[in-house]
Amino acid sequence: RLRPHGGDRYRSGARLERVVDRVQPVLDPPYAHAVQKVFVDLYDKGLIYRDNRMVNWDPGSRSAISDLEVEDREVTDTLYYIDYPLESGRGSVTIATVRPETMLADTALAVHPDDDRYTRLIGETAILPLVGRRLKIIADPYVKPEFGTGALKITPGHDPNDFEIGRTHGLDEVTVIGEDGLMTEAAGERFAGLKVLDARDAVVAALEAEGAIAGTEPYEHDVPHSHRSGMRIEPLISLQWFCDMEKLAEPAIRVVKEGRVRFHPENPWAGVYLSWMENIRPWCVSRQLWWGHQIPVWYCDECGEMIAAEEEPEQCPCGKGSPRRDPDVLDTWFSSALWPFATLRWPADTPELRAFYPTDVLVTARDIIFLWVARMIMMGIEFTGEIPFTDVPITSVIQAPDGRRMSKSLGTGIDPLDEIDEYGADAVRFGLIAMASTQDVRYSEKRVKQGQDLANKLWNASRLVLLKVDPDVEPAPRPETAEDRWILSRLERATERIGGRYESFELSRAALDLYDFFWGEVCDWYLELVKPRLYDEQADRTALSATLLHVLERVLKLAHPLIPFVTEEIWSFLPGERGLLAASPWPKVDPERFDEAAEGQVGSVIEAITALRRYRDEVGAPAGARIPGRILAAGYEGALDHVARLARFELEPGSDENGDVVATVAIPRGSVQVLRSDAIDTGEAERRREAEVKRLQSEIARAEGKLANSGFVSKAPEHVVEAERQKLARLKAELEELS
RNA sequence: GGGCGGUUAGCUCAGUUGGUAGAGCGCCUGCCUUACAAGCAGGAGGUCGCCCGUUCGAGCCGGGCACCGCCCACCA
Repeated sequence: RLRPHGGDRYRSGARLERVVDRVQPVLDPPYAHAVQKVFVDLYDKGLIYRDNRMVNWDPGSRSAISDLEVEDREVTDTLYYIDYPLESGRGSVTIATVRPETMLADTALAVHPDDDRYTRLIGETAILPLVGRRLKIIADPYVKPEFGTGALKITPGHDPNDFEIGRTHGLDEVTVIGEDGLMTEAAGERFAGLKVLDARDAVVAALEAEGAIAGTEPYEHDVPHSHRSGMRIEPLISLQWFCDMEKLAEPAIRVVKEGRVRFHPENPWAGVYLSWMENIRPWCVSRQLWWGHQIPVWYCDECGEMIAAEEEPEQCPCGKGSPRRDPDVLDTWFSSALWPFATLRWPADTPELRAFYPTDVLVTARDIIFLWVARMIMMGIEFTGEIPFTDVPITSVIQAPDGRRMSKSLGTGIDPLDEIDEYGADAVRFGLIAMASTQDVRYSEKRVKQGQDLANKLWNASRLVLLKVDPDVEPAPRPETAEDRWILSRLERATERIGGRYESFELSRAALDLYDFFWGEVCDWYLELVKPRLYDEQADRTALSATLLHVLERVLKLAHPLIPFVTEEIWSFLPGERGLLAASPWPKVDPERFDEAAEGQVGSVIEAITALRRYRDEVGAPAGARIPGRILAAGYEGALDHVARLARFELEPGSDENGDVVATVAIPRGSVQVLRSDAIDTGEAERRREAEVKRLQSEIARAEGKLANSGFVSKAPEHVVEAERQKLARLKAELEELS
């Protein structure tokens, strides 16, 4: 029913000046070339190196993964207390561990240097049960005396902390668990080949047989798991490729501190980014997967040389071997980090690159700030010398309606296409934008419904305007009356406010501000106020038509980013040749149209109508009945018909003491006397009057109390005190009218 | 263990410099009023998590507490 401008493919409502598709960089040779160039350059700069280090080994994917791909899960393990006899034969040291199978790789015991219970043992040797290895007892401040027994077994091959301690103290690194998740030969023939958990049982059984288990207790703690496979991470020493991040991070920290790259909202995201960057650690970039950009490094079996090159070397410089390529691939985020420029065919100096790099805005969610955003900034600066983008709006995360994460496995996901089928693309877009604020929010189908209602309202309001307006008139602000000046003033204020919201990436505020202005001011008041003129076939409606079209045109522009399809469709019905709304310029605020007088005047009219309507309802007046009354207030000279028509009163100006006044309704700068008529239930009217008197009395008391407070009068700003005084005077006048 | 965010109307959420709380939905009442019943008019409903403090005045500022959530971190 609605034409998707730009073809089927752009149903999202995105308007793209130019489209560059880069779907799968692994399959895109120029992109792959960029990845290899970056790797080799970083290698040549000494920022990428190969090392035997402790990595997060994911037994599920059988690959190393980065720190960022690890998530902690709470697990209940058994904490085993194991006795390690001293070589001297004078007793034993008891340690606590949740992973007894790794004891086979122990190469030391450690205690805190200041722990009085153990200081005499430092430098002594203990004997590793089952294995018989001699373990030196070392002192290291890492050990927490209060945990367990205060003595720690050191397993540099299978624990990240122990690895660091081992490197510090120059300990042997024994590996008893292989990359296949099975115990290695080094574990001894009793255990070799067993799965880790089976090995644990076997080790515990063997220790029990030796009487070396001093006790057990259940122990709850967080254990790292693979984000990808969900399996428990096996920390292993492994030969991997690492990227040293500190040098890359330095300028990337600076550009955010200097405000050249801005996060929105700045709090807390700039801080989150900076604190991660300032504590950045080496990035393990190699993966033992078959899918990905293969690492551009070759090894020569003959001379042992390692060659990093963008092209495969025919022959090793040593002249003997034909080099063999490293089978590992790169972390997918390594290639993603190059996205802003590699998609544009960098390192070639293409027109695309010159035109679109750097770009302006990268919209994303917070979970990807480190994985992607930070790395794009670092790589962008390093390889192009420029920041890749200037603004990074961080969207809120939309949760399932019940507050859980949206996820496929939980079945809590919502398919936007289903929602679009039900409510329309504009509605889903508006709803998502309106519900997303600065914090995480639950998906609200009601907001989408609200978007649908708004799109519908836009359509209907446009219909009113377009069917009644003189079609030969050019849209232009041509005010004839107070309400014209009022809406034109309000229109400029809305333009300023909503434009500012877009500018500062407060899209949900933009959406709600637009909703309020269009529905609450344009539809509820302006269109209602101009109807008599609009329907008057005799009158010259040229100026009114111009103004109405101007208002409509502006509203469509303000709404277009939120509601692209319906606004574009309506736009096409506006008179004249005007091209696409999407391509039309954003409106400039015209401060000349600000009109305080008109805003005050029409504001009073609105208040008066609302007060009279409330009165009608409270006294149970039939909806169709016109109530006679007299208006005793200044400033309604040109608006009497408006008030009368929209409040359904029969109003005459001035005070006539003849006539039966049954009530007085306060309106700005005066009141309306309601005259006796069949429409009014006098009993209801009396009850209403009494309630109003009571309300006024309590408000007067409050205002008087405030003004009697010498602290308030002497210390509050003058205009606040003055406002309070005027309010009190007004309330007293209203009470006077009622009594 | 550090850091951050949340706690406001039955529900989902706003609330920009401190000046007696707002929206949408839901609910109640009345309306098919000539753009729109996917609508119009009106209404009810809140000790702004708790306690202290600063201030003439606190949902907004400071301190503490309680729950909920997130991030970072090498605690067996």
